[in-house]
Amino acid sequence: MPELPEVETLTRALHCGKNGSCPIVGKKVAQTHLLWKRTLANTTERKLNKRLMGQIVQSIGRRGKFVVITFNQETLLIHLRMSGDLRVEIASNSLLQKHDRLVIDFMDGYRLVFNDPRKFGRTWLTEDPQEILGNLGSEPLDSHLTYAQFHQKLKGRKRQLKSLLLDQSFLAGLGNIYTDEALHLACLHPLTLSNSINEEQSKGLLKAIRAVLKEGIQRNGASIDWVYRGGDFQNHFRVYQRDGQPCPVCGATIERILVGQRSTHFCPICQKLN
DNA sequence: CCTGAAACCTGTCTGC
DNA sequence: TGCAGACAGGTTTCAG
Repeated sequence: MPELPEVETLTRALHCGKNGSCPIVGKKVAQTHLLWKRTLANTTERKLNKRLMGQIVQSIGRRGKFVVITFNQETLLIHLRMSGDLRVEIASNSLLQKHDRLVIDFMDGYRLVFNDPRKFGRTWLTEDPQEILGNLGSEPLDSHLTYAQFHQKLKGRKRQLKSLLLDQSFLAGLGNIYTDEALHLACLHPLTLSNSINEEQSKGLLKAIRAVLKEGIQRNGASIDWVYRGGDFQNHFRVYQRDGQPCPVCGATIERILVGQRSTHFCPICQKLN
């Protein structure tokens, strides 16, 4: 799934029990079960089980695209990559599904299941989350990030905006959808070099990033491809996967190009290259 | 430092 | 119907 709004939607559901799921905060781990070895990035099934058994979920949150599950003395970090998903269910009422990769059973009969068809997803167990999250850039929605700082960060690099915005060490949370949407809203061509934009443009870009992320969260994320996850932001894309269709602003035909091996959608009229 | 290509995976869709 | 090829919300690693 997962860009910032989708991960945010998911963690809110796990935290508050929205969308019919049960909140997992306060639950005590009975045991864990690993079904695809490489899902664990930095430990083994045996060690995971030993370290998590008896631990109680203290909180669940998000940093960039990571789901952060905090236990008494351990933190479990989950990255959904392209196709990962999490669900909570009553173990005795449910069957494991085809692409389930990791299961955490709780004492009260509920379980948290990580499902991931493409097997790109990874989980880390650590006592110091900064060890894994330390390289991430700012949270785009964090008001501590000012327009002036963002402008300086852009000026300090010489990279194509599309690629730079996808770089999680520059800014944490944008993916292919929201980057294309933000660049269109900001009227900036994806190949614009980061050091070439002026103060007004960088301010507009950060505003656009925040606007599309907020809209995505408000719509509970986007559900695309064959995986339906409840959100409906996919019905409001301005350019993403709309190549050949009219730009919602000027009516010109949306184009698709490849930038850094990623499909990139933009309006050739609204988003001129300097 | 920057770009591009390949790798990691399974599933869906399109076109012949 | 079958099959090849393109493509998919991400990240890492390596070459130039």
